[in-house]
Amino acid sequence: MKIATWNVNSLKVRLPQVLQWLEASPVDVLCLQETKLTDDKFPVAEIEAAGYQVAFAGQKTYNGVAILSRHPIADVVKNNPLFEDEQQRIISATIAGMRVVCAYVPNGQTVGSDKYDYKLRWLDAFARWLGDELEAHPALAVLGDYNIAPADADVHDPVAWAGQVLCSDAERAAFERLIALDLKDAFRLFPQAEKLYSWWDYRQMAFRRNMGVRIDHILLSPTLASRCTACEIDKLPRKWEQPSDHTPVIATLAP
DNA sequence: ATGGCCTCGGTTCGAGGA
Repeated sequence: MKIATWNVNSLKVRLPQVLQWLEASPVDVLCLQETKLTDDKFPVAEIEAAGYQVAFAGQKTYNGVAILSRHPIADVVKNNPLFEDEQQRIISATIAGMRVVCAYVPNGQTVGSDKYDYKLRWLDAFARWLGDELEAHPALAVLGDYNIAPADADVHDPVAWAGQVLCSDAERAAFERLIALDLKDAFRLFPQAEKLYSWWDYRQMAFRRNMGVRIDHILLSPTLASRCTACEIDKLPRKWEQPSDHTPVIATLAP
């Protein structure tokens, strides 16, 4: 069983890449963020033709999340019931005995801004809700764009990024609060090479220079963490024409 | 160098992303 997350930065633009990637990497579950599509425009037929069921929660222009699955999708819930939010950032469902949460955490723009405050309030409610979800679903996987680099090892230039959005103490504390729920960062369950990232700015030839940050994560409950045998970042789609600025993260789970 | 790029909406620029 392979589960993956990918911020596609517009599914309208990136659908060909998503289909191409799934053909080469036929994961069981793929969580997408920043689909940027209203639900009436979601490419259901193309995704079903590729062998995937789909659940989605979208809006115009911004945000939007989806779960693609080769296995039946049940009990779909949109958003966090503990947090009133017009922005479509969370969708969850039960797949193959596992509760899957797909999340697009707010970016926060700059430390101290209104958007940063919204990010911290959003994360506070997210942690409270995930605590409930863990009690209800021992096999819980939380995949998505967290917009947080948990540690300096996840940042190409920790000095330049120190205290900046994605790296600030309050954001890292919010991430640690999720970890304190007993969720495991699947990527850090295994020895990894240094300087592996999931996002690179479109500017400055950042990808070619590997000026990246690791902000896309797969968090696993203890039950799933004990089944996890690998977690990797697939840089390949970032090398394609007209790429998303994020690239997929994949976790492998034993039966 | 308060930059640089990409997407969207909607028009040829501004907002938002990270």
